[in-house]
Amino acid sequence: MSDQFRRTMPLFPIGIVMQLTELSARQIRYYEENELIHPARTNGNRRLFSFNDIDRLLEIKSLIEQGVNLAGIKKIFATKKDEKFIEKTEQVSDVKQELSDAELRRLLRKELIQAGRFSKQQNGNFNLFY
DNA sequence: ATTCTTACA
DNA sequence: TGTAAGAA
Repeated sequence: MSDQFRRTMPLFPIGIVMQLTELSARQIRYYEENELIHPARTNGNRRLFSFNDIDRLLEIKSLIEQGVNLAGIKKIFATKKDEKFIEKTEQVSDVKQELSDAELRRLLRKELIQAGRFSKQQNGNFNLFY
């Protein structure tokens, strides 16, 4: 479990993250306010982002560009979390079927996102395509 | 030099 | 979301 560590380790200050993601400090801080990311803090109260945070921000950026608002992104991350839980549950319970419902829905959603077929509304409603 | 928080023509 | 101000 060493790769998990390097991925979770707080490393980069916001300036680096800005260049890596091409997001403004304002946006990055705003997303944190809305609990889409939870960067660590230094003793001097400065934010330190991990590789996971970077990836997360890139996903957020992508979704924002596709017209999804913060509420919608929250829901997407929430369901993604549920799916991970389901995957683990299935692994432990040794239920290795051909294709679980959760996985099927995950793949379907991914394809829909790529196809850019989101209903770009203001309420972040993406459930219609589930 | 960088980043943080708060506030708003 | 951008930007300015004052502090750290």
